[in-house]
Amino acid sequence: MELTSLAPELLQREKKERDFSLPPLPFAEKGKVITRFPPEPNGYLHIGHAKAAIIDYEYARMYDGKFILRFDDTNPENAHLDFYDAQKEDLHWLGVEWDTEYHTSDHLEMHYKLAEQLIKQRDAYLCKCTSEMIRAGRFNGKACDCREDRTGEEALDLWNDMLANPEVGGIFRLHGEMESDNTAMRDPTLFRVIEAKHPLTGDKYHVWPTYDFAGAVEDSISGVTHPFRTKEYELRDAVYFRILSLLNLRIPHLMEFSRLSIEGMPVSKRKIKPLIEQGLVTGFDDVRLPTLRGLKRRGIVPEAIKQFVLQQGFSKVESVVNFSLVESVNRKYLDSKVKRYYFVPDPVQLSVEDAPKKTVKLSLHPDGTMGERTIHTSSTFFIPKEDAQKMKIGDILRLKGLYNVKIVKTGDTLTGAFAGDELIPETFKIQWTTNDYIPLKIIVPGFIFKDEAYNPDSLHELQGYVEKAILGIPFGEIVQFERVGFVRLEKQKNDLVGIFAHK
RNA sequence: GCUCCCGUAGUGUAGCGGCCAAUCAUGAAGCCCUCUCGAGGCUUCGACUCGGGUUCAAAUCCCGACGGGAGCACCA
Repeated sequence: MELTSLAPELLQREKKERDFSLPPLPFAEKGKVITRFPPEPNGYLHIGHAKAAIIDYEYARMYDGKFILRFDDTNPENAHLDFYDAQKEDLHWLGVEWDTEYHTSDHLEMHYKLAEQLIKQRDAYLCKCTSEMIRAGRFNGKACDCREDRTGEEALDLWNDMLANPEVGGIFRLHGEMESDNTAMRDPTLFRVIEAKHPLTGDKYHVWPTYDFAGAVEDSISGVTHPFRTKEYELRDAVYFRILSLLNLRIPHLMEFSRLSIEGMPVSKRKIKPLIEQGLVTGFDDVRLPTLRGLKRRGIVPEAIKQFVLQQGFSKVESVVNFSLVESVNRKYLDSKVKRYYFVPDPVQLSVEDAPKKTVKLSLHPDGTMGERTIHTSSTFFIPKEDAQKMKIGDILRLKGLYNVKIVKTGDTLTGAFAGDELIPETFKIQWTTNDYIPLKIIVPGFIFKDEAYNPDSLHELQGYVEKAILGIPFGEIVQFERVGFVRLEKQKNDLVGIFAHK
């Protein structure tokens, strides 16, 4: 073809590399974007939180802006002291760093002032109805008498009583639109009495703002320009905007994205808690759980989570992602960074007649950049049962990195004969250990949920021998056992245990 | 039930009127490479939910149906 000589570059098919940057943000100016991640300190962070935190953080970086960590601790019954720090640890591990940090509970006095303003404007009232009555009223779109009777001056007195004395009770409602199609607008609750002791403010306050109020006010006042939340809040947007406009506060550019869910891995506490209570999982850091702690133990690295999240992008499409997507990203990340060792699952003894005593240095990584470990061999080896069973008398196998062995006897144990050092092309190469091995258990996590129910078959074990050199590496490190997979090494009650990440 | 959101290969994603006989990843199958069944390279498989309309032109805009999800808390 003429083209081949005339313009060879046209024949080169260009491979478009997709960049995993987030789409541009509407109304965003360099240096002026402020985002926020607002967890409630009521549990450990999971992959869903990671999505939100990473998007918030990445957008702030993309626009040289600012990223705020705000603890939305406005319900003292849920907030627990331990989780403030636990969540910060999780974020640090993820590699998400914030510029400012505060608690919504720091700002209650301000919230009270704004509440007072709403009352004075007659945009809110105090409701004394029972929750059943309120629910029915909202369902039918009918206002209760409180809406007219406990408003203005009347409401201000009640409000002050409520602040002074929890016994007074009542709830503070927005004067919204009881007839609205959007049920969120039917006079939502903005403040209510909760007497539980708050982890930070103790019993100083007993009137607490709801999410609708606190979220909107905090976003606005803290200067957030682009707050993101998940789709299930979409109907509450109207409430958000209404509150801010009544209060004459700046209205941020609010956006929603879909929740991230992974097939076979429940994210909600509602589903995880029973598993813990029934002892079906070890805790929130169980290796089968998509909590950041679980993922970490399983050998999923933060860089992979980040790339995975960015690959998912920012959309409202509900999706149930397959965990293989996470594994794939993780594997590619680990491949160049992790040391190689030999682990022999289900070991079978192989005795080699006339075995030359050798001292070999095996590279810790195929690219040769990570040094090597030294192994002294004798005539006794162990190889995986799965491979041993395939051997027939006369077959030649290659002890990977060592030498060839010709099988002379099969059975419960194998006998072979030394068959030369040179690598014979096409020989079956298998990993091995000498009799100077260490027994190792590898935990293999599976999907904890199957068809929406607990999967009792979700945890497997692999017993085997590992070469002694493994003792040189620190707990917590991830290695690749050749021909087996990537495994994170962990200390459990003085024992070394492996946790299987993926192939 | 009412309201809102969403609908591109098995899964996830790009595209958002002509460059689309639709991108990339994942997955599966095969080949090459490699002293790993990993990584890398190559090939193949596989999708615009359906029906109307607007337009010279629709995956892209409009309407409807169907399917999925969410909300209807004194929880975030």
